[in-house]
Amino acid sequence: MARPRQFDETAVLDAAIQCFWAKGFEATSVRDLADEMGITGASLYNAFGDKRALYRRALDQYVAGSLGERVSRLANTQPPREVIGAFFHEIIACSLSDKQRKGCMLVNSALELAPHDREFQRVVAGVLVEAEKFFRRLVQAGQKDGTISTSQPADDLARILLGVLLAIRVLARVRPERELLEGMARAVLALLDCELVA
Amino acid sequence: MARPRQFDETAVLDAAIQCFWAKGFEATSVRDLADEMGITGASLYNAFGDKRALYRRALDQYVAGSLGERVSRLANTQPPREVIGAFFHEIIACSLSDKQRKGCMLVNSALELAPHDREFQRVVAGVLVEAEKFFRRLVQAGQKDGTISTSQPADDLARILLGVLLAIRVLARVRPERELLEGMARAVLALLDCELVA
DNA sequence: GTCATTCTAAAGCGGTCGTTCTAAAACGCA
DNA sequence: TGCGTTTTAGAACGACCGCTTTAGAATGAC
Repeated sequence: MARPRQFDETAVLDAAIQCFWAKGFEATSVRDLADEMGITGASLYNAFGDKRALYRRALDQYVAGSLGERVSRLANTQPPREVIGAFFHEIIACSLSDKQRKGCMLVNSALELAPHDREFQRVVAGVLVEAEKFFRRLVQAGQKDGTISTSQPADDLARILLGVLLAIRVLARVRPERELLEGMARAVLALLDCELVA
Repeated sequence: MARPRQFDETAVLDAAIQCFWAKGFEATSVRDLADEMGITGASLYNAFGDKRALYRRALDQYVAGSLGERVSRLANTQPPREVIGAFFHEIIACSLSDKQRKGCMLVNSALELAPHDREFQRVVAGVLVEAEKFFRRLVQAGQKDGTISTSQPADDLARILLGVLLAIRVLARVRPERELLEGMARAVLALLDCELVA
């Protein structure tokens, strides 16, 4: 019984993602956002509450569309060891091809917002826990069928896979060098195929 | 032949470091800085130029006092493999003991400033290259005397050591859990003691 | 068609931003 | 002691911040 919304929420959120992703939370003004989203400031506040809540919505949509999409697409399509390799291959490819060097919006949020904001800490930590679980499931499956080394506990292997994932996302923003990123991935993947000597 | 400066430059820069480190560049106002440094805004601009130049000076002093100090203190005091272990032990300890979860100011700069500012990109990348070289020298020395595995090239081992270092600094800001950080360090250190199977 | 409701556009709110200006106080040197 | 310079403190600058208000256009229910 009133005038319906004139814009597509998912589409304008995608525009907000581009702003926040490229410039961060603090450096993005509400006017920047409204311009890029193609709506007015009043519509923005009416639809999303405030700048922080908009960022929250944008981050959710970003995570669902990048990490979430990638995980659900790759899982169960190949043997675990190959899934892990393909995952890192994709991350490196998209990190190197982004000429803006935006990095990963989740990692950016982890450093800019999470340390000062309990809710964002909870959200970001939760996603990172899910990523860690994703790796752990793959490692456990690979260890079970003998395609991944058991010389390290699955927990530790999952942790370092998560770590190298984050490191690639950080390093790509400052030193977007293929050899560097691929060298890191090579080393961590080699760990999956290793045996302890002593 | 004029009035000398009333404050100690190193001391006020330490105060600026605290501000920028805890809140980042954008979220720190010049008034915050002047208050914490105990000088007026005019003195700040007179002595350092502008906000960005002050950040630059603060970052230089931070790097010299943290990474630089640590590298020169640990290098050549123990066998290479032990130096690497001690390095990660220190990083984890100081990451977990910081209740503000400020992380590493260099890593914070890598994400907030470097992607949009050529000079900061150059500076941050340069420090990261030095850290990578530090690791590479240690790995090469260890491989030479047989205390570090040669199943991976020294270049790749140095790269993943750098990566895990960054990852610890990022993760500690969101998930400051000892088991997580130590598990990552354990796994990467195990790689130094590994042999390829296949 | 009427009305209540919710939308859009644009101006405007108080506040804070980075930075500079004004003026007086503090020094080194003659 | 007086001069030239540089420091201070504090007010002030225009610009922009996040956000709200106002006014009017567009809609669905009756």
